[in-house]
Amino acid sequence: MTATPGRPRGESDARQSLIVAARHQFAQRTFEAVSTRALAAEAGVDAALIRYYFGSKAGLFEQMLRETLEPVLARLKGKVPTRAQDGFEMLMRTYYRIMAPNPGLPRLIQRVLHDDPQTESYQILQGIFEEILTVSMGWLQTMLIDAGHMREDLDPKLARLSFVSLLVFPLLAPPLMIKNSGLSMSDADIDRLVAHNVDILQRALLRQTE
Amino acid sequence: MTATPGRPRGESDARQSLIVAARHQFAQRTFEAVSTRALAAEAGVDAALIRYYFGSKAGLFEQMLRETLEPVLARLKGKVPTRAQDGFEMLMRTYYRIMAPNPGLPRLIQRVLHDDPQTESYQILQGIFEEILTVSMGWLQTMLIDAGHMREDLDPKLARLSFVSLLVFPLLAPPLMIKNSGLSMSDADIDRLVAHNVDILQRALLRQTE
DNA sequence: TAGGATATTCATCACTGGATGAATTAGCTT
DNA sequence: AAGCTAATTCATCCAGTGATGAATATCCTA
Repeated sequence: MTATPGRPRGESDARQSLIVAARHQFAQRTFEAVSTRALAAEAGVDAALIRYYFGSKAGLFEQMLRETLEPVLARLKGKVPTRAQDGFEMLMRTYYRIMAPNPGLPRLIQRVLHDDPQTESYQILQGIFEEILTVSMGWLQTMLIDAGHMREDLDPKLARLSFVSLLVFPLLAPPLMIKNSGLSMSDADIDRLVAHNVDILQRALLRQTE
Repeated sequence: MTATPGRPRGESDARQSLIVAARHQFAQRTFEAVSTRALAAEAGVDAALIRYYFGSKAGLFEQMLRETLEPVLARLKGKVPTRAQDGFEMLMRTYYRIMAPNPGLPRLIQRVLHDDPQTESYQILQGIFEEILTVSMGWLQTMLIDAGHMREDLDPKLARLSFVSLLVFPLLAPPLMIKNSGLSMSDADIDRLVAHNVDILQRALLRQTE
């Protein structure tokens, strides 16, 4: 705030503070709705540093996206389930656990991917996102379809869409609607939701073998 | 554009043009991201008319919301299904048919309901939206639960959430993901989606009686 | 036909937002 | 030490934004 100009002593975390503030604010409001001044204020830093470190507001946004999503992708890649039921459950659990630290991330992704594909942020996100999709869908493919556990009369693509719908919608839905479903986002409620979804998916997508 | 000041001859549709432009633009971009000048330009009208007819940009937004949502609610109220399967299908069909004319509406609703509940637009939407929810959920309640067709071991609230997830997510998801599911929004694809969802829900939520 | 009500454009104001160059201070190298 | 580079703040610029009052033209009623 009332810091004097000039380089401060010792190590500084201005750059990281900006990333954190950006992650926080862009998770809740649109790119246009967030001002550089607000970002700088939350980071406790002068707005001109945005230009210094990232070139522009858009640059900060993009860098934040990169640094937020890459760990997500890395964590996803480290998992390989075995049986079909485990697959549903593990994929969902992993997903919710990854999203827990930044609750706005799904909506942020949704917003960016609804934007103009020419945008640089779209392109960045698309790259990472398609990899995430590929990994997740590959999982389902191996476990369910190749292993012959899925009902043959279903369109695999629609089945995947159903999976994703049940998984993601609760994170995208407005709070009003979530409250209406008796859910909070506590660990216990996440467990209930996962169990419910797994149950639904087993009955609806898998061959009933017993 | 280059129209002269003063009242034009004959009937005018300036007000309606503004509503239409607002519906169009607010469906795609945020409230903050849409400028009054852009709205006026699309409507082919001077921006000062926004003040004249609606008091402010927010006023236009709210009025547009009202005039868009009230017919939706009216149409929903006119339907009463009988059997459970018909209920799933009719509710979904009705919903998709209502949304078809304005494809951005679900996301618009999502955005508003994620905003600060103090906002006037939130309050407007909340009123109408809760009524829509009540009607739809009442439907499910009567047809499924009271009639004893639903599995008793399910939490009804989670079951409703599943229903809504399958219904709404495809309309909220980014185009990239929809394409990935092999869907367009053609009538034929809507039919496929509805049939698939009904199948899923029947297997997952209903008692298997035969 | 006179005069008020209605519907429209125009010019402008105050404000906000992003960008930018200059000034300032600290660290590092030789 | 001297001087170059890195990291900050500050003051300001300019474009765009919502709002607003005044001017203008048409419609309607008495």
